[in-house]
Amino acid sequence: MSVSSELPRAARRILTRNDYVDRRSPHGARFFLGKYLCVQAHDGYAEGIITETEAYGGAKDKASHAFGNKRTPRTEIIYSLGGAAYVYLCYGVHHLFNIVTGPLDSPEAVLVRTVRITDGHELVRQRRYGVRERDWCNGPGRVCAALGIGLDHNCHDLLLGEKIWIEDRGLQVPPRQVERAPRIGVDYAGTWALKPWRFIWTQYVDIDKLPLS
DNA sequence: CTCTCGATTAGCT
DNA sequence: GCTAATCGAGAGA
Repeated sequence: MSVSSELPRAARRILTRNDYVDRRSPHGARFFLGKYLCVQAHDGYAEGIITETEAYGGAKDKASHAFGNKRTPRTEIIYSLGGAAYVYLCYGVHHLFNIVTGPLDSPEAVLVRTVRITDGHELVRQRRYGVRERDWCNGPGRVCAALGIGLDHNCHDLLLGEKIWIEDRGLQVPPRQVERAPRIGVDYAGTWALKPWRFIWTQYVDIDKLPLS
């Protein structure tokens, strides 16, 4: 049985402006655990539960692309009002998806690191051909590969409910199931790399523990 | 214009 | 554990 079928229809709600603006870094990143990331791409639709996030934010955060309030064509979207998508190409190979949060001119974003697919399995199976299901979306590059997120989603408005958006379907994340850990791949950030700004829904991040499907 | 490097991953040894 | 892949942003000449 799928989670969506267990929930009443009324519980489905596309996140609105304040859901994004009020999520200040770093703790706001926790809010997105248990939310549904929905993506309509050229080749079809797929969605999944967000189970791991990382906070990036504040001009002081040396790991952030907006460190020192640096404004460039690429980073400008991070300064916009919360509720936009920030997608960029990393290592020339992988797309990484971020949720822009916080008020205008406050450069905060949440990187989505892991997702559990809840719809669009056949499409994702094609996109991730040859990869076992447990490795479909555990990693920010894999999340984008599985859901079909690309540069065409960059700067997209998450409030529109088209192409890419996030839904709250009433799924509750028990506080005791949330672990915090240092962010990955940001050793260059010195002491900022040590901050526990990664949020993991432990019961769901490991597919073997999932009650779903 | 040239050069460097990266919020990663897959495929090896 | 090691590293190639692959390309655009950003910095500097």
